Amino acid sequence: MQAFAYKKESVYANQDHFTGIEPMALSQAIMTALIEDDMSGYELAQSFDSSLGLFWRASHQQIYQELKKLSEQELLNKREVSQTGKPNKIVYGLTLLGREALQEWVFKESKVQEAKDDLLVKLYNLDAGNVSHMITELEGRRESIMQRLYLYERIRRRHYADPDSLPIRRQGVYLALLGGIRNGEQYLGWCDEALKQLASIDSH
Amino acid sequence: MQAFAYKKESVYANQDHFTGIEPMALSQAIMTALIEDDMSGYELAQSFDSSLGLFWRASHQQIYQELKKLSEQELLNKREVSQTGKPNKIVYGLTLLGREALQEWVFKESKVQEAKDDLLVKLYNLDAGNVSHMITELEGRRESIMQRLYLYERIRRRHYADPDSLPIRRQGVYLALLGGIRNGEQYLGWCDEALKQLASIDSH
DNA sequence: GGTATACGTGCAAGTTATTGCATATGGATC
DNA sequence: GATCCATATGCAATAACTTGCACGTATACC
Repeated sequence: MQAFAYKKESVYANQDHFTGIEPMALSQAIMTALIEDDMSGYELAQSFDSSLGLFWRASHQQIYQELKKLSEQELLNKREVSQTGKPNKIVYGLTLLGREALQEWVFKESKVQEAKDDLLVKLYNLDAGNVSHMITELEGRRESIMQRLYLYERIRRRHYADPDSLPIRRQGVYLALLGGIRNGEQYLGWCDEALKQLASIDSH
Repeated sequence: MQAFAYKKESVYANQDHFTGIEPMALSQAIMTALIEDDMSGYELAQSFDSSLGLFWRASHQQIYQELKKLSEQELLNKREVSQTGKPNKIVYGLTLLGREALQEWVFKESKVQEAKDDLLVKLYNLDAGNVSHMITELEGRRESIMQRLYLYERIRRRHYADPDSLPIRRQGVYLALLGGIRNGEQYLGWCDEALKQLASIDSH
């Protein structure tokens, strides 16, 4: 006799009800971004564009909503800061509770990454009529990956030139950055392979 | 005077209102899966596990709901098929309208891929207390990527041993598969780099 | 007879994310 | 002085996705 019987679909179920933090990771990404510096929603949205957001994208509305929720849960505190020449801002910071929750979260199961790339879905629809369009799209993709790689490399050279000498947390950030770089390099390589193949199709 | 003025957030806005197909790609993924064979929801959910779903994951509920929606929009047709020894099933197929919509979609702008990987977010939280846990997680991730690569390679050897001789659409599918393979290989390599680094932190 | 497993479809309720506004200050540009 | 842009926050509606469950049939194993 078994203690538990899961249906086929219940694989993800029943993980954690012992803290306020649920499986989904936007809140953790935001809290993570606040580990070292307090920030306003606007600043967060901006820093997301060049840091954590590279691995977990979020719109400004999402961020504002999440900040509100997190401060209601006492995981963040907020204070209004008057500024001259600019509208006032609301600056959020991690509470002790927030820090603890974040640390706990690290020890929980992560989900496997969910790849969603409509370019790949499009490739399933390849035919003589759209080969040249697919080439154009791939070139565009290649270009934007390139841009991103430049950004990564700039960050790397600037802040992570000598990773081994960094404090531990920074080494973790470096590894994430490295993940982004490797991923970009791989994608670039694949683009080239794919473009080569498509070119040979296109020219019969 | 300008014809259009977008706010900062409106980048994605205003794309297409000339067909029933909206930017989001689950519907297209489903239609794509139905290009060559008609399938029931159940069969689709299964084929997703070993094919397109590798690039665009969806739960069975999502698939059933989407099928319903698509057949209401006349992009799919449905018929009930009686089976002996099994419950009846509802088999869906692309309508002419659906095929056209799908072909149009291929020519529309794709969004850049949105990477979401909480392992990378976790790495931002690296500290002396969780290094060994991160190592465990990375090893687990490595293992599951490995599994996936085995699957990919099996598919590749079985169906795409000689890609150049395949019909065009199949070559597209092959390129998507190759994307998955290259991505897995890269991830594996990064895992090893990261594990090495973490090991050196762990042993001081 | 009981229990598990594969097949098959679907509802209801919830959370998360997107899209399109709304509002307001101040500096720069035309 | 009008419009644009960066700063700053937010609501409301909808779309996408998850979670948990309900309903059924048939086979196989113990």
